[in-house]
Amino acid sequence: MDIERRSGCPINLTMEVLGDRWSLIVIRDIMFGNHRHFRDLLTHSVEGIASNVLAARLKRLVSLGLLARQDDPSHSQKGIYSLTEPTIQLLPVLAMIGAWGCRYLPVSEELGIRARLLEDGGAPMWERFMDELRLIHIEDPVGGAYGRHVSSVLVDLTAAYQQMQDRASDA
Amino acid sequence: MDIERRSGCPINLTMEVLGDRWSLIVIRDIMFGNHRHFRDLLTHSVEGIASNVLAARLKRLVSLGLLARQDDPSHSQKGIYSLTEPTIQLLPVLAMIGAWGCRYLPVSEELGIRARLLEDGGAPMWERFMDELRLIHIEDPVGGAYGRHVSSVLVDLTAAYQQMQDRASDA
DNA sequence: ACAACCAGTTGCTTATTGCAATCAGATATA
DNA sequence: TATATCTGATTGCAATAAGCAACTGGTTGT
Repeated sequence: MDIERRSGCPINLTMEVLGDRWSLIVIRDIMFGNHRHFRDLLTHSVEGIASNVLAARLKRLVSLGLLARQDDPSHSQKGIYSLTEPTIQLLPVLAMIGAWGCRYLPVSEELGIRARLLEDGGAPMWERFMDELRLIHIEDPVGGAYGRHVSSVLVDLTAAYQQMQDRASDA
Repeated sequence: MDIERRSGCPINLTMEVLGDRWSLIVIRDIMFGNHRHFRDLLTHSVEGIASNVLAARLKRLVSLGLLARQDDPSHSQKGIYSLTEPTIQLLPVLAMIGAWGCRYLPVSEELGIRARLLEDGGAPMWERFMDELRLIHIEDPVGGAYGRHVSSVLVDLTAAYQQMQDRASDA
């Protein structure tokens, strides 16, 4: 799969690769939700992605080298989708996008908490998280998919998210 | 104009607002090229935006508060499009997107130089540029559109861009 | 008066998205 | 062994968005 290459401008090329409604959402769910299987991504999608769109995005992102797919040893049909170095390096961009969205868009409390924590953590937290992502996605993608490693940042973010969600369902 | 609001996630909302092939391109041309009129944006577009798409994007971005439009006193039909505080605050995001694109996508020399300068300048340069953008777009949009103020960052970026372009046309 | 310029609009074709239903193979359960 | 469920998708169809070229109604400078 090739990109269109309307121009060689870095912003344009990035938008050609990621400038649609779903690609970054998929990357976000893999990165922050550790959703590593097709079904996982499909059924836990907050935004409700359709299966054909998800299939198309995964195929495209893999062919661009932004995701990697390996067979799941526990099931001959299952594939495990993992981040690659380029997508891991996207973390600071996602953190800044999240921070910007929190400031200027009608973000909900539960879903904004992770972005705020990530913003407060700053570059040191990002570096730590990126190292943990390398372990979970590149060094041991299978173990990473099945939670056999602990990412302290992911644990913190997920705990805060759960806490906000619980509080919201109480009310 | 309203956004869809599939979810309250900051990344999702940002993609709903800016996640298409043209919105960020238009903002980039206004920010870095100081293209402030419809015709300016249309004819100097490196990627070749169509007039109807440009019109739709400008209308949408204005209605979302991401751009402002004021009448040009020199011509009763002309409008001047200006950045607003939210779009000025997008600069760090654009800088990081540009840096990421330079590392992982087939960026051309001429068009990548601005992103590299902006990355090297870091947060201090971004703050300086954002202050200059506030003058050119918010405090005095008309004067800013007609180059009656000098943005040192914009001058540096444009000079480097021109130099690369000249070098490329020599070869 | 007239040519050039202004910001868009219109009509048309093609490409992309979204939705619901469906598919075949693999696995777990009775 | 039969069957139900789970797997990652695919198909067909309708709606939306993008891309292209021609055009509109008005303004400005000569």
